[in-house]
Amino acid sequence: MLTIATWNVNSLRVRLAQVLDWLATHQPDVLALQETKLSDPEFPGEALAMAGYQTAFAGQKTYNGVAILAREPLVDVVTDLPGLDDSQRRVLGATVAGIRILNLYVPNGQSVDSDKYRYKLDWLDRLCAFVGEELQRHPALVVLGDFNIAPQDRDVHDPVAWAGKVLCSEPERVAFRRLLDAGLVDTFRQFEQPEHTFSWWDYRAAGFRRNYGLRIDHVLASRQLAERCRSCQVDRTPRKLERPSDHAPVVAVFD
DNA sequence: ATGGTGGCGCGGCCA
Repeated sequence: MLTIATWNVNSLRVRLAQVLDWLATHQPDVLALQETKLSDPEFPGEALAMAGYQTAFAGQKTYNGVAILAREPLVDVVTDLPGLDDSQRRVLGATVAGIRILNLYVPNGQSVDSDKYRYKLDWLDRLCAFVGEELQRHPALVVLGDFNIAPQDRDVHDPVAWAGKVLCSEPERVAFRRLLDAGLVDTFRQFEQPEHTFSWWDYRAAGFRRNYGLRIDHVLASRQLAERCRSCQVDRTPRKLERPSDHAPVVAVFD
């Protein structure tokens, strides 16, 4: 069995104790983190090594930042989308135990009339091309992270209020479907799930208490690997803690 | 209610 998880921690500095607790409880083989918000020299590699995890990271001060924690060595690490000269640290690829892991912090986009939205759509175009290449090279591929896209209306607490807005707009959903068409499977949707399952709840307006959330964090797997997937679930537990991230972990288990 | 909260870092940006 192989457990692979993703969690946008919204500052690894603030959430390190929660991450260590979560690792001890769930003992995943791989945990992909987003929004670490730490420069590389600040990365808590020693604390994670003490917990039994090797790490690869692409850090950035204040914004963005991604990391992969793994029980086995991480090799062939990449930190960028090919051809995209971008100082924002949003991509981290590595091979662990023969499985290619691509950890993503997809741009948020801010609003559909924003320059950041255009950047997001361009970024997703380049991602799709890269995923196609990675699938050629790695039949066992996991693409996971904070996609900042709710793929369908059932992934949205109030689809009418969110219709056409960033995270839910049709161009973003088309980009997500293109990833699936390229050969990836949304492992969450391979299984019966509770209705109104989300992975992110706004800090404002008591979003979590009212379950006003979106499912924007995903674990996608190549078809070969998806056949080995036995479950994919959102773990809401850390979202209930004092001073939580606004995201919950998503955990997939493979044979 | 065109806001609300949280992280970073100390004013304003980003989510």
